[in-house]
Amino acid sequence: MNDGVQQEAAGTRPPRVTRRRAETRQRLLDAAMDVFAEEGFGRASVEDVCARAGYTRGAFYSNFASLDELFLAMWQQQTDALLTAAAQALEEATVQPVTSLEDGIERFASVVAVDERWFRIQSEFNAHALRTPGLRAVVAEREAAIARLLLPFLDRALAHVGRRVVVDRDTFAAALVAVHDGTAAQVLVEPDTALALRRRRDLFLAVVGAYTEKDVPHARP
Amino acid sequence: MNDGVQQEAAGTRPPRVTRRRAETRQRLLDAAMDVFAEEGFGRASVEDVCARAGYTRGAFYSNFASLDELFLAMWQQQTDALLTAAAQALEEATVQPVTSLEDGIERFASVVAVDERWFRIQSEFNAHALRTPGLRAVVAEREAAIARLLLPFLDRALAHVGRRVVVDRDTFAAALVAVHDGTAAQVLVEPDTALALRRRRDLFLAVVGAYTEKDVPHARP
DNA sequence: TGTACATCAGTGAACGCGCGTTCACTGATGTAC
DNA sequence: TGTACATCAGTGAACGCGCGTTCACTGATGTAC
Repeated sequence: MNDGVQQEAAGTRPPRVTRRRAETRQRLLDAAMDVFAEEGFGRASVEDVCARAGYTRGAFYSNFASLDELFLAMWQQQTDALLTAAAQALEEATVQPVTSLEDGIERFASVVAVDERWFRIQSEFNAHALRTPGLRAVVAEREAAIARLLLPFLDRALAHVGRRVVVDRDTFAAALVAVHDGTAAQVLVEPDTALALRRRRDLFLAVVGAYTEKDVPHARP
Repeated sequence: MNDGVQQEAAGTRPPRVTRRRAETRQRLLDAAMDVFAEEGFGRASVEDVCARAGYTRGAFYSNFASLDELFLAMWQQQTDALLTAAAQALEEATVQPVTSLEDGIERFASVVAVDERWFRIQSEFNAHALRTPGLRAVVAEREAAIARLLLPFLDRALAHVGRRVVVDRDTFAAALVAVHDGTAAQVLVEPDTALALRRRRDLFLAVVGAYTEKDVPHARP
């Protein structure tokens, strides 16, 4: 691994040749996503990833120290992308105001849809993170980032339907994440997907119902 | 693999030498549990499992066709054991009647506690099952078995506190399983475990609250 | 803009290890009398 | 209960492949003038 940390004491000269390198790195990351989803993290090999990306193994070692490092980099990039996409989708979904609680849940559930490939990767990454001390914190921080993303949207949507959260806001966000995670597994495993999706929506509705209440306008004496 | 299918056309003679074989098989299964939890499914090797169990690799091939087969057998045995243990624990937990909804949830949550090792294995097995067509059905059936186990207990506990389920019973069971799965991840990942456990309990409470109602005694004219 | 040069990124061959898989063999276990 | 025999379960050596890892080299890419 030669990662261009060779600047002079005086001026900070940027490392050379960045374009090709960035492209190679990105192709390896993309290939990793595919291979990890198909084979599982533990069964993916350096050779698999390189073959998929169209490189020889040397290219891998020129860019990453280990599969673990690649796995983490891929996961971070993907979660970043997913969070950004989700934020944008939520934005678009609320251009026109939510008309009812049911309507809001419907839009919410469709934005945080269940993707099988990503679910598999996420499951394995979680297991991997629990096994690897330093990674727990990374996952926890990501969880927090999801909450930060969710809350403003929820506030706005709830305001539109005249409700407000009656529990700690982070608790509320955590509950929604838990419902998402827990029902995602069912949606993918259950033979009757439609049923599982309905139950998922209902559970979201129940939890939002339980954790919010009708907003009573201020009484003006 | 020689699995004693060599009975005569006339009488069904039981296969010989079962004791040693059963013991070896069991030790391999136990070792598999340890190794899979520590290394992850994809990274466990035949050699790892055999070394842990105290056998040479030949013993493995005499008992199993592949690591996949061993993984599945181990998972099935463990889930069976866990279900049995849970059933018994629920039984004991309800020897004295539940006094309140909170009390019931408290006992329920402590019985279906979160075990990190098992959570890791379960996560990977889920991912593996989604990748392997035949296994989806196995997981789905297991999910159903959990529901079957839960429902009688829930009925009894709810009756004690004067409540009854107002949604489809399977939907109710599925919701509890989803909450369990979803919050388990948080309990393990979250730095503040106590907080996560409290949130988990609260979410159980909220869902049970939302999916049941006070049982109005029959009006007698 | 063009050319000469310096440095970097990825190649591909080579090495060797770990381990999956097989199999002849031997000690263990059951059966028959 | 004891003994002779048949069969089985696990041993351990052997083979070979896949692949992780290294590294001298070359074509690609940027820099200086």
